[in-house]
Amino acid sequence: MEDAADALAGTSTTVAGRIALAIHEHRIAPGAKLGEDDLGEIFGVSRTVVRTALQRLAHDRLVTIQRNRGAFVAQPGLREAREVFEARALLEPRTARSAAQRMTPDSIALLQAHITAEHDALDQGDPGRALRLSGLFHIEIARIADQATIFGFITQLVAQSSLIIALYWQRRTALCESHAHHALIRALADGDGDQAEELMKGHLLDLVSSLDLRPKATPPINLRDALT
Amino acid sequence: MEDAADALAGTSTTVAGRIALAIHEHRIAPGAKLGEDDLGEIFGVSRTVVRTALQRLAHDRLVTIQRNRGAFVAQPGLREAREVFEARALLEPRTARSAAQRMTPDSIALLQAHITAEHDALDQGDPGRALRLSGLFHIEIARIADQATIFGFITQLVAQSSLIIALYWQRRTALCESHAHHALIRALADGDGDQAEELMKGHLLDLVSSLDLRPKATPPINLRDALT
DNA sequence: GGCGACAATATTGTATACAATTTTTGATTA
DNA sequence: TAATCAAAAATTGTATACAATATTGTCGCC
Repeated sequence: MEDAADALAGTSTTVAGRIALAIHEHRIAPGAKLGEDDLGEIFGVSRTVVRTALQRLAHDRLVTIQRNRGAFVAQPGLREAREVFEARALLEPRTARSAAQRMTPDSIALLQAHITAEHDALDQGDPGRALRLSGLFHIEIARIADQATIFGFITQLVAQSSLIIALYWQRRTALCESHAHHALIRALADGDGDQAEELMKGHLLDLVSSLDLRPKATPPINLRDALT
Repeated sequence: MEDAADALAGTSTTVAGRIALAIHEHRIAPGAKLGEDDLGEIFGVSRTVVRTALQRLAHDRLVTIQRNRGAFVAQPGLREAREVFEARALLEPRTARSAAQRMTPDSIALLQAHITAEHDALDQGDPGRALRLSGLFHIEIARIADQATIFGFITQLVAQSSLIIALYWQRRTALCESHAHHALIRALADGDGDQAEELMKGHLLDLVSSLDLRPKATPPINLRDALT
């Protein structure tokens, strides 16, 4: 439906989708320069289409464009990080409730397949892929809820979360234990909207608490920001 | 801060902003073709910058781009119309509550100035401008709440609402009676978050009920869409 | 050796040219 | 007259060329 979601799904073949995929799987670090000529050469297209892709990604807050300086992988600050999860806390629990009322056997199977794929990725030692699939799980719930507008917002927020996790995850804690996702599936499959909403709310709180969002917790990546 | 908000404020001098302004003030009808050459000539720039602008507007759902066919002013359907207002109902009441806790004398003056300007526009027989300012009122509240992420979402939703109103407003009812906005200002100025949240919720319900969102209520505007 | 100005380089912003696709038009025929 | 098909026109998609701006390197001077 939307290319931003396709990027997280890994099914997008567009330039924007392929860049986004690399960002989501943490193969490009926040702050990295995204030169137009470089990308054009890598993908075998002209700067025109690269620019279009970068502008799309900038609108999704995955990329920052500075006039006459170029595009960089975004580095969400602490404030933005908190805001993203506050927005998720506002949107996703209610969306999970809606989804619970719209579950079909296919939907259940789809969500379970996602968890399985996430496990497989972890077993194969590909944490980047596992992380991406974990975000995709949230997006699929939003898709099931069948509200395109909110689905778009959640897609963007999950994508931003990927960057935030790259920057602020304290590796001491387990990220997105699949336990929470399993419990969510159960509530959704039962059509128990109340519990789904509650579980999602708790799950998002767990997610935030697995991050280190204390002031000045992150090493300065951008020299200018750090030294001026 | 964001260009989408600047467009509603009428302070944007970019191509995207000027097109958006015309859409918001209903000077371009939903479904209208936005040819790249035409726009380029009007604004005295090349197609390159026009394309950039159109892509930005497409991302904000103000414009629809069809591959190899061009850009058109969006025509949100009934479903999208409902979804936009459901999303607003989810985001704006909570945002009004946050704003109530952050009001300053300047903020109050700003909101009151908006209401005054809206009245003036109506007196001067410029309903398009009045409608735009009425939407801007909601955006200013979101700005006061000081959450950039949600602010961006609300900005987009208010902009889409402008199109929805153009398509589905049943002119029998008064739109956005300033009474509701006055009451909101009072609650916000008092720092009464509970009441601000409740007033905003009710205000949005009034807005929806002033629209005619019954199935097949709208005549087909685009012949091609209707007959193929 | 450090600092500042200026030149060289590299990169982005914009315009234009060409290719691909769609839409229109009009001639031809049943 | 209506339908069909092909050629022409118009429009968008992409690539390239040029202009503007920022960055980097170098030289001279203190």
